[in-house]
Order: sequence, then structure tokens, then C-alpha cells
Amino acid sequence: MLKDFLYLKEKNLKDVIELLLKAYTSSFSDSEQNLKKRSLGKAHHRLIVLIDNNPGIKVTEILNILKITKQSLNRVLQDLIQKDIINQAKAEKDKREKKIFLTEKGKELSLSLFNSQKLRVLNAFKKSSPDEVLYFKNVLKRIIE
Amino acid sequence: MLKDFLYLKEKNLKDVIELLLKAYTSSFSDSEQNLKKRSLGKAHHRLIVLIDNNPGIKVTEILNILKITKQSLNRVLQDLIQKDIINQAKAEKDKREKKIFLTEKGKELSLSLFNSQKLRVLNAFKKSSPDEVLYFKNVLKRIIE
DNA sequence: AATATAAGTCAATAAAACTGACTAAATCAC
DNA sequence: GTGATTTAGTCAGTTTTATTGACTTATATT
Repeated sequence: MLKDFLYLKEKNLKDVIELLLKAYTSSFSDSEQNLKKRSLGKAHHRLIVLIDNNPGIKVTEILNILKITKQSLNRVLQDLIQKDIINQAKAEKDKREKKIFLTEKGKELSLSLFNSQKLRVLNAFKKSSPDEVLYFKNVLKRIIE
Repeated sequence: MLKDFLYLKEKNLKDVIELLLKAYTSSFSDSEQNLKKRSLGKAHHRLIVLIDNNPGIKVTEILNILKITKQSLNRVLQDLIQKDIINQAKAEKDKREKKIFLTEKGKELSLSLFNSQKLRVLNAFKKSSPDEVLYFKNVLKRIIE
């Protein structure tokens, strides 16, 4: 029946909301101890992941992704600059923009954080076929846009 | 070459960490305004999602999923009880345990929050095949465990 | 020249989470 | 049955993360 089909679809969507919450929370809690021994928090971690995956990312781009205010971002950004984890460089074309990069120290830190996170995803991928992993990433990207 | 293959695998895992961060952040920011007009925050939202999808969930279970302290959880829990969004009932077998449920008002609220979130996932699913969606959910579940 | 954009700043406040030290009730293990 | 463990809750103080609102500075756009 059509109505039942639609109901299942809504239930499926609701399931996914919960799965995204659980997947994010578990993945990012794996690095908790590693962060703690470096006096860093989850806010720093999120920033490091973004900068590592998008070298030269701009402040506005980060704000749009993390959905926080620039005042909030700036605090975390200053922490990471002081700890020599990131650095900034003026953009060539538009000198208002600043491009953010990981320093060598930042790259090492990011790798260490990644190492404490990757096993969870690796084990999930080992239990999945290459197609499953491919489709998984495709749908995930479509959710982000 | 084997080394190149392994490198790609690590890169893939790193991508997924970022995708999970972006998917979670965007999905849960969709309901920001809806929460705000009800004087609720993201912490309340996470709790509502969990209780709606797992009626009768226990405090310890929530703590294990959200990875927060019971003191922190209790604050949010009390807010929701005062606003008549959730209620608790002693478990039959083990009377130490308390099962948490959404009230009727809570169910309406949860539906409203879901409605402000679901379009993003729905649109992503519309662009995907049933197989892609199935595989997507399977891998996501394996990441959680 | 006026306007808009990108980044940053100061100050105060609120939200979310933490540590540590406890209590109370129920169940488990010997 | 007694002691240990588990489940839930509480009090107090602190830290982390993010917010609002009002500005500044430099560069780019129209």
C-alpha cells in the first residue's frame, strides 16, 4: 500500500538522523584521550580535520561548515596559532582573505588524531564491499550537498 | 602498486571522518531556528532524537551513546521533564533502572524537529538508488558498531 | 565615492560539559 | 545474608564552547 510505503520512507529518514548522530559522536569521541593529553578540545579537533582536508581554507568557509560565529571560531583559531598548529597566509587575488594551513607540527598532530579515529571506519570498511563503501560515500556527500 | 593502494585507503578513511563531521553538523543545524523558538538547544535535540527512536531508553544507554557525564545529561533531562516533553517510569525487572519516554507533547515536538531536518536526507535519497541508500545505512551502522 | 565583503576585536552572557565527592535503592555474587 | 556492584541522582565549582551586539580595518566591487 502506498501509505505504508511512505511511512517506511519517513521512518528510514528518521533512522538516518539518529545514525548520523551516533556515527559522528562515536567517531569523534575516539580521539578524546589523545586531545586531552595535548590540552585540546573537540572544537580544536573539528577545526584540525577541516584544515587538514582543505589546506588553504578561508575563515568564511569554516564558519559556513561549522555553523558557529566568527567570535567563537576566532578563539579556537588563536589557540591553534599559539600552539604552532596552524598558520595563515594572505590570499593572492583577494588580499582580504586569509588562507589557513596546518604547520608541520599541525600535520603530525592531525595524523595522530586520525590514527586514534581511523580504526572504527577501517573495521566498518573491512566488513563492507568496495561498492558498499562507494555508495556510502556518495550518499553521505549528497546529504551534505 | 601496493603502497599507492594503501595510501588511497588512508585518504578514503580521512575523507569519511570529514564527511561524518559535515553530515552531522549540517543535518542538526537545520533545526536550529525551530529549537530556538522553543528555548531549546542542541543538547535537548540530541536527547529527543534518541528517546524518540528508542522509547524506554535508560540513562546509562544514553550516556554511552552521547559520551557525556551523568551530571551533564541530568541538566538536559530535567529541562525536558519540566517542559513536559519526556517522562520516566521504573523498569519492571530491575527497579533501579528508569525508562525514558516522550510524552504526547514530546512526540509532537520531535515530529516538528524531524520535519525541519528531513528534507536534506530526503533530497539526498531522491538522488540515490534504493541500493545506494541500503548500502549507505549498512556501512553507517557498521561504523557505529 | 559609496557600498559591500572578509577578517578581526572587545565585552558580556549563555549553553554545554566537566571534575570530584557524595547519597540512596536495588541487584548480584559468594 | 552480607558485601560489592550497579543504576540513578545530587551538590558545588569550574572549564569549554558558543552567543549577542557593537565596532574597526583593509580590500574589493559597483
